[in-house]
Amino acid sequence: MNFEEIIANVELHFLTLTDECRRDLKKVSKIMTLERETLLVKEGQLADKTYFIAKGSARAFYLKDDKDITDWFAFENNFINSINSFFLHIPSPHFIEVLEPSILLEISRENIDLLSDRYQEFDRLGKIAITKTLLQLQQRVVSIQFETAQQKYENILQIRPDITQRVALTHIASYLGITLETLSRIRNPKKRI
Amino acid sequence: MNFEEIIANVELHFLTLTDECRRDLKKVSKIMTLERETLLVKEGQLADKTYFIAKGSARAFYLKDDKDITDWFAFENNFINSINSFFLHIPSPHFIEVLEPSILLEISRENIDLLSDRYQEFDRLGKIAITKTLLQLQQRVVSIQFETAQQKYENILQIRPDITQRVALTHIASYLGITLETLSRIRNPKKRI
DNA sequence: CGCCGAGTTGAACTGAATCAAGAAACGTGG
DNA sequence: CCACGTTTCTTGATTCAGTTCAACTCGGCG
Repeated sequence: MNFEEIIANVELHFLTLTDECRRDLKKVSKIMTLERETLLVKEGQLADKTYFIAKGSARAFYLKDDKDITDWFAFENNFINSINSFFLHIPSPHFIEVLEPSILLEISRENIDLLSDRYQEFDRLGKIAITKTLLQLQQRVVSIQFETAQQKYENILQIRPDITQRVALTHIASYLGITLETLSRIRNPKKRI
Repeated sequence: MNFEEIIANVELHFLTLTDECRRDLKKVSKIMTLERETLLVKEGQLADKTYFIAKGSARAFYLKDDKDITDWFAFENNFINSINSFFLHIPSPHFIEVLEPSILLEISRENIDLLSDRYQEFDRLGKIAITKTLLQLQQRVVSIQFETAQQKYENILQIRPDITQRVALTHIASYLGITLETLSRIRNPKKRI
């Protein structure tokens, strides 16, 4: 997968860029091909990069009392970064891990800022990405707060039917805010007598 | 409170505008002085306005099985709108209600879009507002998911110590995703024998 | 093979919900 | 300024969804 193909996907899912902007973007971004379980960001680092997932998937997670809690999944044609670190310029509370063999496009905040100043369209692209994430998070709050474990699971299946094939159940459980055991019971409902 | 004072607060909490942009903003925005319990948005409406709260407070809520669930609070120097309706151009699932006697600045999406096209700074202002909201929502997900009712309450008190003086406990409870009864017990811990 | 991590199953426990009264605070009109 | 009704909040008893802890199964891989 080359730069042009990847950018075509960015433009398809966000917005079209001018040739000039696209050319500058190419200069400052880097294609990465990664194994599963590669860590893109470690807790404590300044995570001033954003990644576009051209192929594969990744998750952001943190350790709470030594338990691994998944906070966010990202799949192909979406961006992922460590939002607190990226936007607030603080050490990352999150790890970011690639979940499958993946192809990513990496861009630094510095270059994002430069491109956003130079090209209003690029600034817009960022705004759209943030807005989409905001709306997803909003949905998630409602889901976490007022749905049963079962409904939350059905919900994520609806949004991403292939998730159970692509992501370990442990991660799905912690993302949903339920235990692995509960998730397992939901998936294998005991026969009532 | 006049337009200039309100805009000074917007600029203080978000970013400084050029005189030209400020002048155009004045032309298209409207100051509203409202009683408590005024509805700014009703469920089902196209809510294509955004409000800056110069003074007072408001909440977004929805009805789930006839129960009133508060989804978001906004206080002075913040924006509020019905995010789903505003960004996706769909009928609002939310109501928005003013909680205290308030002074608001109202701007339509149409004008926001016009100003965002004309002034990169104004576009940025929007991006900053969205980003701040995103980070707050992110915090909220963590809080809802892994804190006890007690911790959630202490949490909100830390962020907004005066909330219990300004907002009905019922609304705080539903915002935290707990029942009014549980909130009451947390606030009045029974003496252990 | 035999081990190891991932997932499953079982039983006991618990934090918060629900249901049901009651008390306080609030406001409005006599 | 008091009486009454309404809304808001408190308290108690019971129930339940989901957690916890512990043991077991299964599939892959060295």
